[in-house]
Amino acid sequence: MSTSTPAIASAARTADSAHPATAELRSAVARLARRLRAERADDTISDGQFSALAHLKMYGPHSLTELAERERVTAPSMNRTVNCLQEAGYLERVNDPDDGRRVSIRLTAAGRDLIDETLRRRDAWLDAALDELDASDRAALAAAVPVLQHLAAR
Amino acid sequence: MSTSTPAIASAARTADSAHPATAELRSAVARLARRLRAERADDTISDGQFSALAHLKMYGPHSLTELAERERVTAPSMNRTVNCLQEAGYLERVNDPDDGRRVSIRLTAAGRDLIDETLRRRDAWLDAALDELDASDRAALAAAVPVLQHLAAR
DNA sequence: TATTGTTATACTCTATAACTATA
DNA sequence: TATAGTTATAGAGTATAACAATA
Repeated sequence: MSTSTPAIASAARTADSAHPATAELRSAVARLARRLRAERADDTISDGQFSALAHLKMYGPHSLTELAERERVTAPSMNRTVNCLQEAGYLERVNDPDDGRRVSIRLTAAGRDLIDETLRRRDAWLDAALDELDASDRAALAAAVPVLQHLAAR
Repeated sequence: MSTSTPAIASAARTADSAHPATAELRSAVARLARRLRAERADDTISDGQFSALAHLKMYGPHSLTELAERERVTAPSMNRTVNCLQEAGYLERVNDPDDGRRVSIRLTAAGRDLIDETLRRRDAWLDAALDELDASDRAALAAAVPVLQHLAAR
């Protein structure tokens, strides 16, 4: 590369953290998440498209407006995303029998498979990394998982 | 510990993990990273722009081509990103005295401040979350930080 | 000739505004 | 009138191809 890079940890550290490892935790989580996101089953769909499919997989069918709100995008934007995914065969629209304005957006089998395969690849990458840790490091990580889940739910 | 979320955890779980908490770790890291990314000092700059600035902050000045490679975008794309950030006053181009083709792209004081303030906000959010943990949860997290750093560097 | 930076052009994803159908 | 979905249109961000200046 260009210049040498001695002070990574100190550069990543901000001044006024009350807890000693805050900046290190923040930085490690960001980099690990980025690395995991790179593992995917279909390179032709975007992050936003994958995220919408994953949401449907986890929380079941949604109306367009609901799905847009959950993914924090506008309804027209989600409408386009849904069109693309429907054309690709990953989800379908079903008319709501009780309310003629609403549609139910739900995964197809192919959509479910896509999510499963992508998560499987991410887990495979992470599993391989865990394999190379020694037992005490794995234990430390296992003990921290519930805490990380709690932080993520905040 | 916290409120567990059984339906989510099981839905996020894939079939063939060798280590028991792989899927939970992957999911928690993804959600926590996403939450942290939402904390930023300037809503008018994009993720990619922020990432380029953060890279310059951590690793020092780069040529355009180098910066493009590090951020995994093309040179024309990075050129546009750099134009925007230069116009906003966050970085500057300096001609390389030894090679007339090259430019050195480096942060301005405003660019450095922007990164510092954004990381400070993310750390503040994380610190507040850590404050609400009990001592044993904090200890578990602290023990896992070096392991997470190791995984992130892989 | 090869490399660095840049411009030209096009495609994707996002947004706001406006329209249609239904409640 | 209000709400759900959609269409029209425009603004970022990305890409590939082509060009200028320098090595």
